[in-house]
Amino acid sequence: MSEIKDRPYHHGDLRRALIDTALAMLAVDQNWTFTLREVARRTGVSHAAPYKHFRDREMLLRELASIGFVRLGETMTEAMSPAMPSTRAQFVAAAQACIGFAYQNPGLYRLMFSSDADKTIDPQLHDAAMSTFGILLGLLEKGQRDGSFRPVAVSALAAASWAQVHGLAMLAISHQLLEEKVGSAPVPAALDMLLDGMCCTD
Amino acid sequence: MSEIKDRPYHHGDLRRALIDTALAMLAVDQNWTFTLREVARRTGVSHAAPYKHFRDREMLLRELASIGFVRLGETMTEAMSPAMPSTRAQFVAAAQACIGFAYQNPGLYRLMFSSDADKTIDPQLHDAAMSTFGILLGLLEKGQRDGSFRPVAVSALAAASWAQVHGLAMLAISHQLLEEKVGSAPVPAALDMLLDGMCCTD
DNA sequence: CTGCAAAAGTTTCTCCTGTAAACATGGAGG
DNA sequence: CCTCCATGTTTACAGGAGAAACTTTTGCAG
Repeated sequence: MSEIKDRPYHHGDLRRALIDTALAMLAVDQNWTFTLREVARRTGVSHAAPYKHFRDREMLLRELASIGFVRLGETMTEAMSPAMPSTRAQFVAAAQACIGFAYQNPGLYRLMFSSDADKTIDPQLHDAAMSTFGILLGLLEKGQRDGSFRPVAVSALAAASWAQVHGLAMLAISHQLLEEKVGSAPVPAALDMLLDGMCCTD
Repeated sequence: MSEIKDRPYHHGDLRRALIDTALAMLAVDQNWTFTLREVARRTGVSHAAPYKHFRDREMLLRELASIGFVRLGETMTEAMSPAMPSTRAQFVAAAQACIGFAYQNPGLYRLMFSSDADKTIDPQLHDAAMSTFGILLGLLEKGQRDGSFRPVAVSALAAASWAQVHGLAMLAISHQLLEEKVGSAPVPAALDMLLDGMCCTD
């Protein structure tokens, strides 16, 4: 009888429930203009309850962004893990995973890189972002060690490839990679072009 | 005596004045969280006056974004105009101009590519963005004609280079191109890497 | 010149939001 | 059993978005 209670006073895990509601709204609306009150309402809780878990609305948004970076990291890691013929192929897989993630979670991805997810305020968010960025960095370093990538400053490779992947993701989200405008497989095409410049075998 | 009137009832060009105030606030705050009422207040006008010129707050934001695209286009065009030894050099100049513009107008640049500047709603904004994008496209086509760039689908070149430039701009704005992280000249380095893949001379 | 319609501003009003403060409740430890 | 504290709720208030109704100019037709 404690199973389907009629809203116990204490929710159990309201923090998580609020995050889930907000993530759902973000996914549906593809923006984060939702109000905190609406999130509370949909979670079936009073409009002030969220403040017991988040100092303000922006703190919730940063939490969502943080989760986004963790999930993106997982997605990229999974995509890279299968046996790959080359580091270059692994790079393409990771990049496509990132772009795919952005395409399937456009609202979340945009939030992650918006000024509402201010990484200078929230160390946890900053760390989550850096950790995900670290996946790319690790791959580039590995590629340099095994002779796949040019022996330039790894940071230069990182800037170029991160910019490229993030840029493609944003274009994809904005539906600016339509076939008639940009060919049938713009992402691999663009990645290959950059890789031709990054790799030793040019 | 009609020169320095004491706030005539009719402002003269309130629309322009509101835009200027909003642009100034955008530049100072580096975000567009300002309220329409605050814009009205600073322009010295009642809080409902803006509605005579903009249907709602978002319409003003789209107007700002539109202006941003026009200015960015001008900046890039100016940067490309001087005599250049090669189309490739011209490309680098235009790209750097774009990134410089973003760095000097971070708030505006972010707004231009945010979901608050929805190009599917506002044809004028869409056109402004497309017109600026067209500068890049023209340059790439010229480069293909003169043999600078590979004879692949121009749209593939466009996707790759637009992604790269926009990605670098976003990284620059987020102060993620710090010298200790990414070398002393990350922008030219990254651009050159992509160009090595885009150009025929590889 | 007069009169008037429309443009451009202002006032007023309603509904909603964020957030603070004070109050209620229920579960865990003494 | 009692009491504390985290977690919820209610109440309250300062603002904002935007609609509606009212006022001032201005441009123009006669």
